Amino acid sequence: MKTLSTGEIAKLCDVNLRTVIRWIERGALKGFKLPGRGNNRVRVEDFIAFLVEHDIPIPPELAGDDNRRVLIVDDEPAIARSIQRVLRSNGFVTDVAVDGFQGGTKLMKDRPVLMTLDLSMPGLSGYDVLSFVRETPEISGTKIIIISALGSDALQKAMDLGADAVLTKPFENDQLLECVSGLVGVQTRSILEEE
Amino acid sequence: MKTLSTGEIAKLCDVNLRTVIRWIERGALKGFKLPGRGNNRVRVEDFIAFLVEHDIPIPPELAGDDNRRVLIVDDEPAIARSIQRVLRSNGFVTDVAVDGFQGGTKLMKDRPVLMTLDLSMPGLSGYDVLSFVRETPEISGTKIIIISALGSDALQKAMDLGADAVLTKPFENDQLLECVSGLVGVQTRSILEEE
DNA sequence: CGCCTAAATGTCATGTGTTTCAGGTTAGTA
DNA sequence: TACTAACCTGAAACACATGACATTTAGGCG
Repeated sequence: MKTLSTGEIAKLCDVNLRTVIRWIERGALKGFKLPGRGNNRVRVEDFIAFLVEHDIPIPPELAGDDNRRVLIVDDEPAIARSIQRVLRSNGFVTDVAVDGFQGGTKLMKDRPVLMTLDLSMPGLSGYDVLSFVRETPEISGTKIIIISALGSDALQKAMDLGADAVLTKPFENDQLLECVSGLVGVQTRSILEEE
Repeated sequence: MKTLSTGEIAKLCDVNLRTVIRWIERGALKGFKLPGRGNNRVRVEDFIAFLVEHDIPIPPELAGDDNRRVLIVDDEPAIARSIQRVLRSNGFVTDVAVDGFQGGTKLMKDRPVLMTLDLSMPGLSGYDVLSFVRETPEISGTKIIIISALGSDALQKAMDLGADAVLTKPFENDQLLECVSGLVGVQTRSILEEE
């Protein structure tokens, strides 16, 4: 969803729908009308500009426009650093979580667009994480790249559970980069599906 | 409702609307103005910070179940259910996380006042979790009860790292309840005496 | 204790933006 | 086609911002 309806903006600003329409009519908020009934639409970009202009805090659902945040979940520092180096040098903003607890916390806090996940971390089943993320609305849209040295059966299972891609260890930097860019390039997350 | 108007705050604080506006103008209370007439809005979060800063009691309608929410982090279903039963029947709102990832996610999402943490979960060091939580601002205030069957050395280390209390397995329901109530500072109330 | 001062809060009137309400239309879906 | 949820519109009721001014409060001082 690239645009917002009046109803959505009303909820986001905690204001009446009628008021939003008046803002648009008055020109305070840039929008356009669809044919048919004349329903209003506002581009997310214009809405954010509007919020910034009036010093209104930007709702977290919209703040996720930083399409370059990546969370690396791996207990092996060497691997994590390696991934981090590749991604950072290509313009991504990265953070590393060394255990499941940190992973969950940082995923929920920073809402990265993409997470790399070691399938076999001690005490943490990557499968469980996949399932859990997919059924948790706030983070269900996160792109997940599974990183594993396991065989194709395991990887297939990961894909079935909702992984967006898998990388077998060892992998080339180019493979990783191509994989990540491919996933976040076309990424557009729907905004209000959480309520 | 995510934000409060000046009128609402005026009622909550039992104060004149004019005064609330002046608080905001003066910067004592953080808020922002909507376009149009310039009506003020204050995020609940900021309002609560304001109340806390001035030692003003927080109205129950804002507290919600915030002060009764408890997260139980334990990979053993039997233990988790046992704890959950005791707490729920005493008016607490509980949720269970069976691994570190779930624990981190739910802690960041729900912001419970208290978390019970099994010190020895497979692949997850309770010590690491303690340190991490204490140095993560959003959740550093969470009360943490360590649950463990280990000896006093381990428990002392947990306390040193920021645990608010420790419970040695096996423990009595009363011990748990007393511990939780003591930390949360809310009188435990039977679920039957709701109004 | 009473007086005084300054800051904070309350009161009032007014104009304007916002919400509510009711009615009708459209988009989305089965 | 039928149905539901979301949307637009107008009018009336309502809430809010604002300035000016009255009142209260806390603290200092004789």
